Amino acid sequence: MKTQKKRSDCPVSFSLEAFGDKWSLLIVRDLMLKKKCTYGELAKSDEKIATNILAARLLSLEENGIIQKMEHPDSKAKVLYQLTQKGMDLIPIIVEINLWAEKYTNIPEERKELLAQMNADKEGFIKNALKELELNL
Amino acid sequence: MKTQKKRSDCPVSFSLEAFGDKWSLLIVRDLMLKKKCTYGELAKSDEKIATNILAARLLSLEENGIIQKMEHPDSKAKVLYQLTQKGMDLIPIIVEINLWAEKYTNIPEERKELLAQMNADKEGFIKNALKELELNL
DNA sequence: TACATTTACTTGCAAAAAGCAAGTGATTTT
DNA sequence: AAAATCACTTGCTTTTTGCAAGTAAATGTA
Repeated sequence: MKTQKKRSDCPVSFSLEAFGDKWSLLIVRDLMLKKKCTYGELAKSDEKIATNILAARLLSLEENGIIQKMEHPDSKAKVLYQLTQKGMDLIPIIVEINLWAEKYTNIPEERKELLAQMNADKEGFIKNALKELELNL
Repeated sequence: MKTQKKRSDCPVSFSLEAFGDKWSLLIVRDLMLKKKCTYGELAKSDEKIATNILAARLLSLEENGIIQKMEHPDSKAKVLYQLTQKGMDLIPIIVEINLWAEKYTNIPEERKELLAQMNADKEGFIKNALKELELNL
């Protein structure tokens, strides 16, 4: 558990202290858009996160109340990671990040359908994603 | 100039490679919301960024096409930093980050007015902020 | 019931990045 | 002409990241 000093009262700074590193939002993305929920699944991300870094980020996300660990229904060797309400509230940020990237880089095929939905009805997409995630709480 | 290898084709990953560190979005915030535009002003941020780090982040933001350096109208000892179109397109992300933080931390007085505007009319706020920034291009 | 496998991590060490304090050189002000 | 401002740079220490290997509990397999 590393507690870092608050750098300022700015809300942007507050947010970046919670998820402003190279990995946290990718983990959130996987929990949110890719329906991953175990350590092993998260470790197999395209970006190849090192296992110690994954463990560290999962801990800090948990300490920041963005994710929570639960018993896995299938096996007690597994751990179920899921977004809390606070974590699900990051959906609009993830959506905007996707939309920004869409303007400035090529989107891979497998993400195009999601982008199309975000563009067609941003609010609807967010509400729907939220609803699906809340089913697991 | 540091060129980093692309970690994956994911748009979220692409975005984080451009601004996914502890400082870049704070610099963008200052250029966007606090109307700072010189190295000296940016160096005086609440978060007290070290000058070498500031220089490094400004360079990487420039390399990523998010900001650009211009001649300062007042003096050639000064440099004018400003957001490019690509940088201005980060406004929706900055807005969502502010709104997320508002739910989970106390907002300082001096930011409350901006938050009120974002809440009252998000689209209008974004359009207006964009218009103001474009005046300087 | 033994043995290999899966799962979620931890450990040790090297490399990279961040952070601090001081310095530099070109303007600009006095 | 000297002092101050401005935008950085440099050298060095501390912190974080990343890689490779290891561990312990739970589960699957012969």
